[in-house]
Amino acid sequence: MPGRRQGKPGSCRQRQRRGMRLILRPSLLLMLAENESHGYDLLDRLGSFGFDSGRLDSSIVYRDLRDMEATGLIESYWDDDSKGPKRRVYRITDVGLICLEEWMASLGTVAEQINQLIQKFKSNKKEKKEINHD
Amino acid sequence: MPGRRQGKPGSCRQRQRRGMRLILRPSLLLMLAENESHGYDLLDRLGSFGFDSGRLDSSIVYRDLRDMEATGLIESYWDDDSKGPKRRVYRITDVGLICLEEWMASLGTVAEQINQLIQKFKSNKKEKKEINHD
DNA sequence: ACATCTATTGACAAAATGCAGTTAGTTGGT
DNA sequence: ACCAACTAACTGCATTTTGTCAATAGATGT
Repeated sequence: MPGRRQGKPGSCRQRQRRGMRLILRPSLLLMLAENESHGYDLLDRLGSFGFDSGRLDSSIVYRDLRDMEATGLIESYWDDDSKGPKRRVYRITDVGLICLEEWMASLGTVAEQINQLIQKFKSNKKEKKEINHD
Repeated sequence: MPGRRQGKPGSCRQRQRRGMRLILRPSLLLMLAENESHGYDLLDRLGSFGFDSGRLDSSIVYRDLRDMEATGLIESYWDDDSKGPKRRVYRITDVGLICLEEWMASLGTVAEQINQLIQKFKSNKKEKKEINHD
């Protein structure tokens, strides 16, 4: 009996992951809108966007960067002048700037929806409390 | 040369989907915290949570319900008394109530992170404008 | 009889994820 | 000289998770 997603009762935590993925690319793109930079650097600046560096595999970041390059949002060149292994330095494109704008708009919508959901949740809780009190 | 996620330049829209998936289960669980109900009904009440019913395949909803049942957040029974085909009616469990609480908390965090991101974006834009004006 | 609406489920391809490993240059210690 | 640790980027692959597209089936209206 295979049965998909068997899950122990208590595995209610993967929502974090989803949340992270939702803002990963926008965060990267925003950083690149400020300054050009390379993956490794972006990776550890992600902390300031609320990312838990322990939970975030570097391959995801590198992969997202490559993907964004493939879709034309960013472009890259090799920097071999810096010390250490050479870096692939990314910079945002015009398409990327437009996309960033769109992403921010739709993230705004998502945030609103989340807040509405939370409001509903709170009023539901309140209601229950009143019934139980009665 | 295969290359993952090749994407035309302009496919900057899939963020919506992620946002939807982020709140789908919490929305369903919240509805079930209010009243027990069945998939088909929940499905069309999703509109009031900001879901575009055109974009959301019913099988996703049914699957999420089954998955939540598998993890013990909800439980179900068959209702054959109602007219039409029989329904699988779900109700939330105690574990589900706790989970709902946790989900709402972590969604709150996500909303905050999104808002911070948007703030950064706005101040970045402002900065650029000032430089260009100078 | 046939279309339509209600209601749920299944199968399968495509995409996303996590993990581990590979390649390489640099720095510093013993 | 050798080894460990850090920086830096990438690849491969087995799972999970999605999205799509049906298939099934009772009920209702014409």
